[in-house]
Amino acid sequence: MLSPRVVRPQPHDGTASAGSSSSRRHMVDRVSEWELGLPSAAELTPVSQALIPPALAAAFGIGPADALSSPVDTGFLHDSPTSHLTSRFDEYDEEDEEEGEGETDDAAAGARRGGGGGKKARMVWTPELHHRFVEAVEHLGEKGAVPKAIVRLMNVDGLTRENVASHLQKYRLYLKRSSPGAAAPSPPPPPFFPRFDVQRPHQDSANRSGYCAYPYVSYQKLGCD
DNA sequence: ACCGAAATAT
DNA sequence: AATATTTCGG
Repeated sequence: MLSPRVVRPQPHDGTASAGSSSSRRHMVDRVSEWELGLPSAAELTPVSQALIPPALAAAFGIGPADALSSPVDTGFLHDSPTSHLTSRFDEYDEEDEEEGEGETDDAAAGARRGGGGGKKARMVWTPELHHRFVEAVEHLGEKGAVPKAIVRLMNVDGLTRENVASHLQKYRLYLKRSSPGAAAPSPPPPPFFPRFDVQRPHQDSANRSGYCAYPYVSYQKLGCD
């Protein structure tokens, strides 16, 4: 029992910014920022009001929020591949938002390529990111859950409308599949993320860190708008 | 211009 | 094969 607080190995990138500056962090302020991104209170989903408050605030209790204009710097982190199954759009369990660790956006490194040409790195929808996406969708409601609004609410730097649109498409398909199916064809109602862990015929014993799969990315597109 | 699904690429 | 990106049409 007990929630596995997973100890993340942390992406020790080469640039060890000695002494990460985790100084003062406001937790509540984060919520304010969220509201800022809201669409002029056009239509606050009437159904979910309790979706934002405490849990989220707690989750949002991170980030520098200082000089950076980046609102939610999703440094994208993923925890252990074996122990986190947070993808229930039904309810939240525990949300692990990424830490403001890094400014080290290796992302830029991955996405940005010498100069001019650029190749776009494949977007990596990590569970946390996806969770955020889902929450945005839920809050907007089926009606207003359009890419643009979602992107706005997520406020993830680098995330484009296309990215969300694509993911949204899949997300909707998944929902549709599960809804009418009444009889629950599949025993375990898969949240959404089909392929993430599963695939572990190995009996892990020690921490042989076998996990180097890492993101190639984070995305960073300065200059939002 | 934006959203939605199809087609295409990795 | 699965996922994301890009293209096409409304």
